[in-house]
Amino acid sequence: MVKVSFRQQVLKAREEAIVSAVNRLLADKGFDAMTVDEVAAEVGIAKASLYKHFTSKEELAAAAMVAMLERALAQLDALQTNAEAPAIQQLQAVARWTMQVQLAGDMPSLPAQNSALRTALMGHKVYLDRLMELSERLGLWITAAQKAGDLNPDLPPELVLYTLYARACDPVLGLLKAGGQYSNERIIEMLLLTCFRGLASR
Amino acid sequence: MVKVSFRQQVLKAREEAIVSAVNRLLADKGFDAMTVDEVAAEVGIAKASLYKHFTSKEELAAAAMVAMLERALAQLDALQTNAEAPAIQQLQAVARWTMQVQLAGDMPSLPAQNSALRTALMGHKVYLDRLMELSERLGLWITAAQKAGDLNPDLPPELVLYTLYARACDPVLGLLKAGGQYSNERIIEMLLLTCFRGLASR
DNA sequence: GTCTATACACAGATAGAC
DNA sequence: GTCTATCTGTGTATAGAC
Repeated sequence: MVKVSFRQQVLKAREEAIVSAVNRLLADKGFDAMTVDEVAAEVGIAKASLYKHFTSKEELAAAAMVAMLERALAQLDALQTNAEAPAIQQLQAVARWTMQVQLAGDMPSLPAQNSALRTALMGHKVYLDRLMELSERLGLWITAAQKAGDLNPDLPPELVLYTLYARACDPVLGLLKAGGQYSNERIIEMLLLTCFRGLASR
Repeated sequence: MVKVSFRQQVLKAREEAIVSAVNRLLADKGFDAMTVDEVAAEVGIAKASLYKHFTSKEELAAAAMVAMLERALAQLDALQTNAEAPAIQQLQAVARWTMQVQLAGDMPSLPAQNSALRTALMGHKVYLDRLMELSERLGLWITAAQKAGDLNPDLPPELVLYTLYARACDPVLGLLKAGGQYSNERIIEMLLLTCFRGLASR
């Protein structure tokens, strides 16, 4: 009994190592450019062994996306500990966290267009569950912030939701960072400002 | 003489057909998923013939990107005919046009991450020239709008420029369109609003 | 310059021994 | 479950005849 449990722990640790490698590679080069050989090399096991844990390249990517969504949900939990904070502030904190992850090079990115991965994810129950839960929890804050008059109430909540999600792949972050003129913190503060307040003067 | 000129016209027409097909495919599935076989099939010629006109897949994509940049420059020309319009209005018109092109499915998209294509473009003189010209002309309007007090003068002009460029690949457009609840015009007006005025209430 | 046919490389996935 | 070795498909690019 104990031995089996230990074995399973080892397996779980290995799978976490795999998912972590996939996450790095997805963030670095994206799904298409990532090869299963690279993943195996980075984990330090043979490619055939990978396929004992995950049945396809798409499954690998889905596992990384699920892990990312679960990190986001954990982040929401952390924010919710001070429940008296206004919803708008929570939403800004989420956007800030998302951009931090992206600037740190830890945000796995999907191909923008339709692809094999997209269709695979649309049939991936766990992925859809996590995405739904995240969307619903953010949706509560969005409508609350609109009711409080902090978010423009004329905007459809989905638009706000999508705009927050889009912070995870905003190319402006990388372009500003490549310019080398501003610190990561400064970049994020500026983009938070343009996201919520826009480019125009007040 | 006349004959040669005619021949060249035919060639040019064929190359335009190629570039147009590449543009469609790049907009539809992106660089990685696009295959040279598809391009050849869409144009209706053999793949080997394609390689007489363009020496590589990257060259094909570069030609499409150059054509897109030139359409953008032509758009600037058109806007500049009423030179007395305030700069902020011109910039909004540019953002609107960009989003219209994307929603219409005519905007070729590059891979977000570094790739063979990215490095090829960074060494492609014509592409860089067009990109530079576009950036400089937009830069004039940006600083003018800041001076006029219509754009937040605290924002670095590059940030504004990048944010405008990012409208060409904003995933929010496609997500809202997929929702099916709003017309293209409505989507664009809403995103123009959030781009310049932000998500927050005024 | 257009075609058919093919070379070449690489990546996803599997066979089969241990 | 891990490995080495291999199969298979596919995509870029080219050879060579016309």
